[in-house]
Amino acid sequence: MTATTPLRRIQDVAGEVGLTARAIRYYEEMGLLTPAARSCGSHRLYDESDVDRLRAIQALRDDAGFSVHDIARLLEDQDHLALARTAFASAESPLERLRIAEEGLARVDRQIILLSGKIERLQAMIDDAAARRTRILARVAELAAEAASAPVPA
Amino acid sequence: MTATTPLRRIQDVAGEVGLTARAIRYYEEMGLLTPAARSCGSHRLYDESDVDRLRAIQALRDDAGFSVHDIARLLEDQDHLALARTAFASAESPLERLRIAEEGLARVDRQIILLSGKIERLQAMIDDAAARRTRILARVAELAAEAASAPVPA
DNA sequence: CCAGAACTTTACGCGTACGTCAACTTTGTG
DNA sequence: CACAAAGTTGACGTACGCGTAAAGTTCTGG
Repeated sequence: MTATTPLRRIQDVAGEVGLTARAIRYYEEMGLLTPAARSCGSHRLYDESDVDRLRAIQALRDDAGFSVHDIARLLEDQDHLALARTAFASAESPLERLRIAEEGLARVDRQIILLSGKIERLQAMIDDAAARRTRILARVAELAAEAASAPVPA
Repeated sequence: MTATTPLRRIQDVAGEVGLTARAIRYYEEMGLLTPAARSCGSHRLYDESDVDRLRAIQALRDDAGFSVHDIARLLEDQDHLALARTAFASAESPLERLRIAEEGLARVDRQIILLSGKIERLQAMIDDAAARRTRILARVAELAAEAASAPVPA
């Protein structure tokens, strides 16, 4: 049943994802992920879900500018969601299932709110820049017209 | 003509903006801003434009997650724009004025592109989360209906 | 089976972004 | 004027996010 994904070694996934082996080990050290397995002789082995997780970490770091600590918090929510799915599947009462689902919902909402806030503030910065752009553009048009009527004052 | 804004001292503006005096001095050291004036005895004095600039720095740092170095680059563009306005006003030929305006336009565009890229990637992350949210929401609705048909298995 | 490439842990190093004294000067108030 | 509060310039300390070298282990091809 476990779709036996090919297990890959650290340099391999590091190269593909665009991180260094050191960074990946550091993220593990900080509790951001645990490799799917270890070889007999303790080499880290990663599956596709690990690769996905590393990409997520990278996006949160580079695109959202979150600290490793913040990322740990966000991923903790993710993990809780996954655990919730398991608990959900084996929950006895429908009320318990409802409670688990609602908790998951709250967690996702928290993530969305966090990211939305960032976007809003970034958008405000863009709006400022766009306003400046408009003013400059108007002047450029004005000057272009002026230059057209009196081409070269030679 | 210079709307003699009241000059304030470092702790004052630090408190209002929500930065520490140390951070403000550090930003100055890194070339992000220069206080409007110094008192006879070399105390830093800030005007309202300085406060605005500090808020901008804070936003770029906290919301956009830019490094101080990146912020320096962005503000350098801003400053160049301001200088361009002056140069523009005192430019002789209309061609020169056009050139200055177009350069300013290019700089603003660079800023917008930079910020837009960040937003796009953040939006992608939100979309992911929203998709998860939708799936969970469907389950919650399903369970609520189930709970309604068989309220309490007492 | 054996070289050499890849991996492991351990540990110190480094750039960034400040925090925190220390020693001294400036400023506002009684 | 005197004195405390606030500011100034060093200079060192610190947390984060890895880079990098060292020393030993494991894996892979011939």
